[in-house]
Amino acid sequence: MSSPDMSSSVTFVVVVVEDEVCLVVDDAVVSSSSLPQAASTSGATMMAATAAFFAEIRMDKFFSCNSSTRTRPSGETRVGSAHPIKPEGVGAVLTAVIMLAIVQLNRGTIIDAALSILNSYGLADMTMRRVAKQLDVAPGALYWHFKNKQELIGATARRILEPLLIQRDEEDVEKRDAVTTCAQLRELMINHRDGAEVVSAALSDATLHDELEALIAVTLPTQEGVGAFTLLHFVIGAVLAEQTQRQLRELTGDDTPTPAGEDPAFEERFLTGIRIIITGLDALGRIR
Amino acid sequence: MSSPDMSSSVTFVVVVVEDEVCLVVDDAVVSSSSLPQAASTSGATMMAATAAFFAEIRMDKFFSCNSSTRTRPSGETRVGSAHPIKPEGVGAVLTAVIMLAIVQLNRGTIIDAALSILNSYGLADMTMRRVAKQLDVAPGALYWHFKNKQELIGATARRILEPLLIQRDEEDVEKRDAVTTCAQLRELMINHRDGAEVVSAALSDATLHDELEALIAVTLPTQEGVGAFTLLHFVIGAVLAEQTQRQLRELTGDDTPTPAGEDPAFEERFLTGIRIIITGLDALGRIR
DNA sequence: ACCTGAACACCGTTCAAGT
DNA sequence: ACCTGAACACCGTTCAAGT
Repeated sequence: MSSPDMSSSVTFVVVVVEDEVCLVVDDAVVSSSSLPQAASTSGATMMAATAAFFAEIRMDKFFSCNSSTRTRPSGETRVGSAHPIKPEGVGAVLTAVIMLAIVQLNRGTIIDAALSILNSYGLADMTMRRVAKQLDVAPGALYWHFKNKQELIGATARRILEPLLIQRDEEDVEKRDAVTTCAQLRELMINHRDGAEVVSAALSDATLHDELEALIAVTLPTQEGVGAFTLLHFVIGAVLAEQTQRQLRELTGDDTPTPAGEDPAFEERFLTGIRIIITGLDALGRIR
Repeated sequence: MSSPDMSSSVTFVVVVVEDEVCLVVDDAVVSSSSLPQAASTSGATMMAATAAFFAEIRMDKFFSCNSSTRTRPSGETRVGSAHPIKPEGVGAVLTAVIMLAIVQLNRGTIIDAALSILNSYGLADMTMRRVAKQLDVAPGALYWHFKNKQELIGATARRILEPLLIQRDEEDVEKRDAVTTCAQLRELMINHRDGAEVVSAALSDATLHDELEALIAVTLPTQEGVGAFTLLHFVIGAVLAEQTQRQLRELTGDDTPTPAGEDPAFEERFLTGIRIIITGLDALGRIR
């Protein structure tokens, strides 16, 4: 996979500075500093696109250069003292080029970006404009892939809950119990900053709501929906409260006796609540 | 209460056009079309202010005029063919003047305005700027009375839940039960558009959260907090779901068999959930 | 088909300056 | 003490125009 012989077509220069990579086409910077985003794209689509792309690359157009040619905010990025890529660097450069030039915007990458902003800055900062900026595209570009922000939030919630949602198609129904399902639901939301808020906001999508309810319903002895409904809304409400309270503590710099973050009181309260509901469900089920 | 004899000081013209009232001072329109808002101010403070105000009014400066002098968007409101107020109109005009000139901005009137926008247009439209506009003040004025929007939302939630919250200071503790308390909590939120969303957003205020939890806790046999926590978060989650689903139905113009709005399925599901939790709480309480 | 540029109609918040 | 005017740094969404 080193320096293939190909026909001309695309001509560009790759600027490699420290761990940052820019692609320059016709003297215009196409993309920069969005590497972490592009890197999280699914490998399957990337491999498919790679083949088609390689047919058009002219390797002798690649140059690396020193940090004096780093892109300036002003915009005039010119490659100064560029020199040909050393043979051992070709692999890395090709990877970078593929990431920058091939991976076009799609729902997956947008959700990736949204999720990374969510975890770094919270839901309030998960705006369409900031997601677009992270992907180095115009805000309007997102609206080709998502009808509106609500739809992006919904997709983000699905991504967060994915490990749980795919269980719908798995075999081992019947041997799942409500406590672990609810605990997993909590775990998935807690994994992300403002996770419960995102899921709560996405719950206006009746499909997601019913999917989650059904997932809980199969764990209950009687398939009645009210039990699942009760559990679901307690879980989300409880985690919502847990996360806002945790954030408040961090903000006020509360030096509680348990500064290690994983205050077990929340989990215990949560599990007790779940058990209360299941016990009640059980008791009422026997009466009828 | 007709044409009192007073010393000069304030000079203005009241323009009465149909059911709209404007107050003109030094040829500048002070206020218009914000009457419904001012009208909802508490009568007590208004009466107190009235006495002080009347000492400064010169009745012979009041004029009414026809619709040709209605305020234009352009701004140049001049009183054209004005004629003195007829004796039988003095009462109404005085009331209008008091409403427009006396009642200065305060937390109560701001909450009134916020609540009226909430019910008419929903939480998304309950912006600081729109609340200010409804009160005919600059957006910045609100920040004298509230630290930020979050605080206004909190105050609005308290107003919504007021009938429940004041029960804290009442005698008949012990003879309240959890079901009616939770049912009342639901009722209060349902009374307002997006009521549950407002309360949910305000719940990050730990004081309100604990107040509500305590209110439910006293209705439970064992004063354990987990039961109240479980009930509280189920109630809010359930009503949240109920209201978003109701709004979705209205939006899609769903011609369900029960178009009269009061679909009893929601209430029943809600009550069943409450009973499940209480039963479970009861069963677990006995074991220990 | 997919994206940019630029606009539209908004936001929450701050703060000097007025009264 | 209480409010205005005007600014600041943003929003979500749309849409002609480009490729």
